[in-house]
Amino acid sequence: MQATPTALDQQVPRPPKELLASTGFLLARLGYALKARSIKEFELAGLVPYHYSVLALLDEGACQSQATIAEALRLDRSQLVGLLDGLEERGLVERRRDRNDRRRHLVSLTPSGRGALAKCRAIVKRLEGEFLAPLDEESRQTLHDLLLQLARHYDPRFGPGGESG
Amino acid sequence: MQATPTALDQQVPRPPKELLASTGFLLARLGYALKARSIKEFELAGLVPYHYSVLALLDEGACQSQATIAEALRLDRSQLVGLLDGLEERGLVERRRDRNDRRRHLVSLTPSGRGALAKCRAIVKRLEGEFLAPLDEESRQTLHDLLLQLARHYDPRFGPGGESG
DNA sequence: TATTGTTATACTCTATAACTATA
DNA sequence: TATAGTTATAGAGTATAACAATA
Repeated sequence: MQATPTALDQQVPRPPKELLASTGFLLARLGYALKARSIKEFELAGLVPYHYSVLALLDEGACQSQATIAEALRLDRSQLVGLLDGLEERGLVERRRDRNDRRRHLVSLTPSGRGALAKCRAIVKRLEGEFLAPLDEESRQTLHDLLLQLARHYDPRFGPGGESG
Repeated sequence: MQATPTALDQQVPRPPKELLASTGFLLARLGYALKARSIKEFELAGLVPYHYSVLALLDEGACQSQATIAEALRLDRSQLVGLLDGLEERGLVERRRDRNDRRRHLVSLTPSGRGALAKCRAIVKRLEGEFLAPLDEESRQTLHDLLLQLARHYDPRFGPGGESG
């Protein structure tokens, strides 16, 4: 016999069972928990999760304008400014005027930026490994596929376009 | 032939593919999107999602103290005060002094509160149906099971204790 | 001294609008 | 006039601490 369930039941106040039946509640709750962990982990590297998003985006296609970056990440232009300031102060990205349109900044990764991106990937990999530890490999893959289906439905830009060609 | 993938690829800035490979990113993003929708839906009823949580909890075991409610929902005591104020103003819950310990408030559902709870359930059901529409019934069940496994791992109070007895 | 409910405070995130310089 | 980047401001959400009443 293990510790009786009723012991837990009476010692600590439990959340409504009703909420556990809601996929949406679980999704929102787990998503929030994971986001909180991510913020804490990235903080140790002097960054925030959005910094990683910016670095990853620049790595896939360099020299983008700030407006393009913001749109890709669904951020407001004004929010991106502070993120880029932080990255630029650490020498991870460069901002240069676009000679063809002097209103624009062309943002690009520096060598240090690529190094930082590698660190970010390591952080994310470890974090995700820890978070998904309760699931076996097959379950993780299934979960990923299901979430990807949903994500693609709500943001077509997540779709497979480009992979086929 | 459908619209070419390259058209979307070049017209709109796309998020980093790298992030799509991250289950955690998808989870956090979908969770946030769903939470935002929930807030908007509940707002039409003059409530917030936490109000539903409180009502559901009271329905499962009435006359709890505020500290107990807060702990069950993982809220800070001070945060619960405002939530209960809102519910009390609308006549959905009652606060009474505990005669055995006059520091405590015993909170209970009113008949109107039960009616409001029914409305909340309808809201959640519709919202979840819409959100999970891209998935068939079997996929929804699978997703729910996987999320529940994770949730139980991170909060043992979500475990099956009590269902066996 | 510790606990319950309450109030006050601060800090993050986010959304919006206004400002500049360029076009 | 419209756009790109920037700055300033306000709002919601949350976390922390201080407070009065009671134990």
